[in-house]
Amino acid sequence: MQLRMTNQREMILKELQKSKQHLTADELYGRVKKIMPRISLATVYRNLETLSGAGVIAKLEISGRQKRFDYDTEDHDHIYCVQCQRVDNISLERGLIATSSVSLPGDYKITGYRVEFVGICPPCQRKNRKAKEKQR
Amino acid sequence: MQLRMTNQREMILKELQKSKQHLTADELYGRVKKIMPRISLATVYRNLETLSGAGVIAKLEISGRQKRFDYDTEDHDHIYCVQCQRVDNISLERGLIATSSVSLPGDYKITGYRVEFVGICPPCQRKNRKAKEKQR
DNA sequence: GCTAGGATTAGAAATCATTATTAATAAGGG
DNA sequence: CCCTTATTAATAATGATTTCTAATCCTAGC
Repeated sequence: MQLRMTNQREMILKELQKSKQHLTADELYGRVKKIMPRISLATVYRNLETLSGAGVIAKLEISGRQKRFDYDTEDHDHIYCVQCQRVDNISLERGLIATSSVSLPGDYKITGYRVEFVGICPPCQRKNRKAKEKQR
Repeated sequence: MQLRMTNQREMILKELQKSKQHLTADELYGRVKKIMPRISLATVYRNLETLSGAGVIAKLEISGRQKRFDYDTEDHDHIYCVQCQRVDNISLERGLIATSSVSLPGDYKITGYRVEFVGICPPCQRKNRKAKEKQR
């Protein structure tokens, strides 16, 4: 990996890793801006693109409007909360889905697959319970 | 399902079903416009939203790309071509992924999952072979 | 049939996420 | 140091989708 580490690039990467979350570009922009107030959102986008291109981080193509970025590039899947959009990692036995168990149309050349669970995260469940209690 | 069927709504639904494909809003707009030239793209979006809300069709969400709409609401998964973005159905044994085989963080309340294969569709493969031949 | 009132529409403008442009700045390498 | 190239901030542009608004269409109730 011959990737020049500029100050901005390094800060973006560090903040993403530090967060241990799956942040969107503008969430990350918000965090980095606290330290480098003059950084531009376009710089964040550009560097997330560069970093994911180099395989240092992963770009998640998951339901929802915005892309999220993952500091963990190991092979794993995700679950996301339909209510607050937060994304968490799940570990699913790799190889669970064998190509043999799938009927494909035509002769697609498969390059990968992605499993995405959908649900309601614990914080949102608590929020909902509280809201329900208040209702009565 | 108490869903008023306006002319536009009916035409949008019919064209989607007729296509037997997974169309984007503006692809569908293009088709419907041939029959109703004065229809608005906003109407297409609004009605696709209404129809998928009522469960008549399904909205396919993949981050960062245009949403596509599926005339088939049966439980099934998809494969999409990284090259031309086309989406096809796949049938994957339901129940293949048991919740038991998944480690979840915290106590997510799971409402569903989605499996998405990625690959290169037959037409794109042919295109690539031809391009390669020309190269020599 | 006629009409009030809500739903739906076309068309345009607004919004949101992302990417491209541009001119200025920084950073290596000789 | 100077030259070349990469990178940046700021801004404009883009593409997909949503919202707004005034006009039109339905549908009951009379």
